[in-house]
Amino acid sequence: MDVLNLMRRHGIQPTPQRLAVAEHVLSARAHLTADRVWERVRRKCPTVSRATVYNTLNLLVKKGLLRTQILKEGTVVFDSHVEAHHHFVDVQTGRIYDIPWNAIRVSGHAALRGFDVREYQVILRGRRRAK
Amino acid sequence: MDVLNLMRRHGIQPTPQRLAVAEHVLSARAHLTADRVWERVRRKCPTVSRATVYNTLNLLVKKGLLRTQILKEGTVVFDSHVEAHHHFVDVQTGRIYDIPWNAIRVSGHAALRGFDVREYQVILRGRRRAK
DNA sequence: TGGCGGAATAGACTATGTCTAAAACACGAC
DNA sequence: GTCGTGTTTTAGACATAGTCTATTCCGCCA
Ligand SMILES: [Mn+2]
Ligand SMILES: [Mn+2]
Ligand SMILES: [Zn+2]
Ligand SMILES: [Zn+2]
Repeated sequence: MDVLNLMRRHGIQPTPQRLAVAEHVLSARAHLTADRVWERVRRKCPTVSRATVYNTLNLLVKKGLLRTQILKEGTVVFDSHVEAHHHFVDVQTGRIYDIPWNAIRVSGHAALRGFDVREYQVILRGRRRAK
Repeated sequence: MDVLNLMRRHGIQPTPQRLAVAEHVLSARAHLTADRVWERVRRKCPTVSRATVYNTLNLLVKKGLLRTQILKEGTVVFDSHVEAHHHFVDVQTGRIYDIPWNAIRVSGHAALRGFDVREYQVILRGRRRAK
């Protein structure tokens, strides 16, 4: 998947900085914080500023290539997996794992009186077991 | 419900500041941020410090009288409702609503291979409808 | 070559939360 | 009552996440 063309098709003017950010965050399987992205991207592109990383991540979210998730205290994480899915948080390590949408079934949310539910997810916490 | 005795029974030395914080947060139906608690408590107890409010809230959490929830970007909220339940977040107003545990049924979480699930909840987002 | 508009940059600024060091307080021993 | 000790409170420093602003930079075209 060509990140450059992906950006163009979503109406994002590609610049070297934006490309570096997008390539890193879109290929990551992890749920990264903005500052963690900045850390990593600076290795390849040492002059990139913090503001540009934040601006690019927010732009990717606005254009639908990325999602934010509120899973940890104090910081948002960026998720390249934009389709609906659930999350498991390891309470010891802080690691976040994706849980496929149909691994878990939720029922009753449509019957809630007075609530217009647009989206939902299950957030599970515990310990990852040794494989 | 006597907050003073509740604190004693949970091994919390009651002080005027702790009592003011506990009485406010435990009787609140809302999901309050620490600084919002500070704002309110200062009206009754103008000399209470920010550090004491944070310390007391964290102590109440440690003693099991209060829970933290990660539902909004950038801040934790304190929930006096400590039993398991779900949450609905109004995306327009930011208001958080409690959803009773058995209003929603979740299945499949026990079958997840490699994950030792200790707790879970459903987080729903959308708009509260006019009653 | 010069001008224009968008993008990038450094750093200021705000907000949330923790930590530290000093002062205040509670309480029992004398 | 005074003292000593441990606990609590306090102000403010500090750390971190995130936004904003003013300036510089850069690509493009007249
Ligand atoms: Mn971050
Ligand atoms: Mn707060
Ligand atoms: Zn995810
Ligand atoms: Zn709640």
